[in-house]
Amino acid sequence: MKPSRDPFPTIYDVAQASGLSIATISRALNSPEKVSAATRERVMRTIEEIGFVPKADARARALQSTGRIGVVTPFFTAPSFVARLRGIADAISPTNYEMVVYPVDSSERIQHYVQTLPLTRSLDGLIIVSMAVSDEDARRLREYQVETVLIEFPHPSLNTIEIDDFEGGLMAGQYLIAKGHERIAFIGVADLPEYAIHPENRRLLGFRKAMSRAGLPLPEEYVCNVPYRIELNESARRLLDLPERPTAIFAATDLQAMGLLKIAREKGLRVPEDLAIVGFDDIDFADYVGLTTIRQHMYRSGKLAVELLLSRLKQPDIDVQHLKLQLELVERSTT
Amino acid sequence: MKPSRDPFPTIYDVAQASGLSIATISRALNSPEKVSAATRERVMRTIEEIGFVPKADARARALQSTGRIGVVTPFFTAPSFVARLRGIADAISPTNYEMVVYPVDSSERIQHYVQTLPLTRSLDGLIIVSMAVSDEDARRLREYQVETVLIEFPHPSLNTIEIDDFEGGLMAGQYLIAKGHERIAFIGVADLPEYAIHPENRRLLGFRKAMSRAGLPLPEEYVCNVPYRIELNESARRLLDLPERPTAIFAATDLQAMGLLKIAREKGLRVPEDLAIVGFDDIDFADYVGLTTIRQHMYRSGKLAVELLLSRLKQPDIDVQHLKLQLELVERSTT
DNA sequence: CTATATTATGAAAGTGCTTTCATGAAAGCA
DNA sequence: TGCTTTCATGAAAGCACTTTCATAATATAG
Repeated sequence: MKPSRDPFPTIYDVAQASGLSIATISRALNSPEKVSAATRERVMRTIEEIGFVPKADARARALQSTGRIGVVTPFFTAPSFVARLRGIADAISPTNYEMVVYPVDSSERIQHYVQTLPLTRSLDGLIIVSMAVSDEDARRLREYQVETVLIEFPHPSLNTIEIDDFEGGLMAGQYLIAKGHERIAFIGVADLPEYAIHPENRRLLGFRKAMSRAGLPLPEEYVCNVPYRIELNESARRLLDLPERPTAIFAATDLQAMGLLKIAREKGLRVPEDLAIVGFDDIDFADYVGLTTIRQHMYRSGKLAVELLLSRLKQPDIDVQHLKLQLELVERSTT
Repeated sequence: MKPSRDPFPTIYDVAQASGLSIATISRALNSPEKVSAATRERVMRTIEEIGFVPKADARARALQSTGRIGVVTPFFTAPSFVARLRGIADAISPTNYEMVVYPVDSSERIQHYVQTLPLTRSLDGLIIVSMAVSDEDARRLREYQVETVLIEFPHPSLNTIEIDDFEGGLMAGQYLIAKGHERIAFIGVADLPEYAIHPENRRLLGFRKAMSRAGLPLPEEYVCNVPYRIELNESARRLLDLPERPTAIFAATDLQAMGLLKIAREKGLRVPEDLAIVGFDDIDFADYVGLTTIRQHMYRSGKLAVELLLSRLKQPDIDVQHLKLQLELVERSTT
């Protein structure tokens, strides 16, 4: 293979000019840690001197892959998404894949992504976070061989990482009941956008189960939905003003639990003496405010998703996997 | 070379299925006049039958049709980074650019990114968040003509979005002084990784300036560095145990201010009566805990970076810009 | 009908890059 | 000081196509 007199130098030219082999040039560019610092420096200098620019198509050809992993995620307003994204990024980072983020802010958008991303074949893998995927979408993804991992949404024909929300609700309920509470209320999420999934419903179901098992009533006024942010609305306040005020509340998310905590304190209620609170998620700040909560391992779920994806990319023939992440009750000072 | 069982056939598959050679397939596709009408017809039919799409084309098309904006960021442990990233994503999302995230977790990595991203990854633009960029790096970026925007780090020859940390420190100091405090301490960051920048130093400088202007002393034991997380270390505790305890503390970040708040409460100090606290950043939870702080518009900085980038991509000839984001004192209940 | 010019086609040699494997050198260890 | 490990490097085998070059097939002319 001869270096060319072309206006576009190749790695062969770089190799010759630097007195190294093409392999070393390639490595210096793609996995610098495999090359000594001195050589790396030498390579970069030569590259600059002769004005070499690697050709993307040749690279893709040799690589047989685009080297890209897409992450479709409802846009990260929630603190919990962030931890997950961090897990994803941390896992992708040491590989040579790049992480392409596709934020979703409407249901058309997710539709659009699922339909077009596989077609262009510009991705090796796709991680879909907390979004519903229809059978049709799943079929398409499979047909076009885009390795896919779903986080927090189940689908039989795709790899999934699931959270057992029902179980989580059950745990929270049982825990509060074991603590002796009999009047326990539930706070769900009122304002999730249409494209989001609704894990809080299953959390409520689990909680209901715990209550009925214990023979405790769960009157309708004990179940209320509030917006998903720290500042809760009137209905949360109303809950605390009921003639028969609950002695404990299970909030479907930590953010709401924290809002509740604030309201309770404003009203002069002592936590946990007058009111016990259990959240869900275990976001970073839960520890700070001492919130008892059901921990779902956000970071780990993201990391796991990537690992699952990578393993499937290496061995496409292994079966789809459905991982279920263990939940964990973290007891702090609000109960 | 064997034809594959892939649902994405190669020309080898087409060749085999049609009983022709790969060369002919290639010609039929690229220079049809060199092939007889009959063969051409035959080729086209089999192509249709087995659903062949040339891979290289698909890749090249995919890479060209959408622009790519790279985001190099120290990996988002801090809540503040997240808001910025959100701003970036929100601004990219409506355009037809893709957002490619390159997390940095070591100084070699940032070096490598700055050196190779511009040439290897065919990026249209690059946003570098909170990372130092050397003159050498800057020169390289310019030479490779990758439009670049630096957030939180100044460089004369690149677009930048800066925060006036000095001014912020000054504001915090002046505010506390105006409140009548005379013994004011400062908490900086002890454990930033080597690859990170150090805005807290300039915040301290500004703060120092405010103190000296007011003729107030800032004894050495009033300046201490603690790890960048909520759980502060001993030196923060020691600060509150000093015989001449400060009546106010300016923390270089909200996270540390919150940690301090917790310690102060544990020690039975009333905030703000016994100890006033001012933070820096205005992270989401600052409002929740009622922290007085210097707000830097994280979200906006991210959004602005993208807008700046896009405008430069449209008109590459306009001058580099250096935007300075206004800081804002948000008064809440810790002062 | 031969001899010759024209095509249409396939074998095989590129294309510019990545990666595996083997090797020589340097480093660590007894 | 000799022996094992580790590390940096190069040779060479792909990758999915394109192109060159030689050849078989056909057409054209004499």
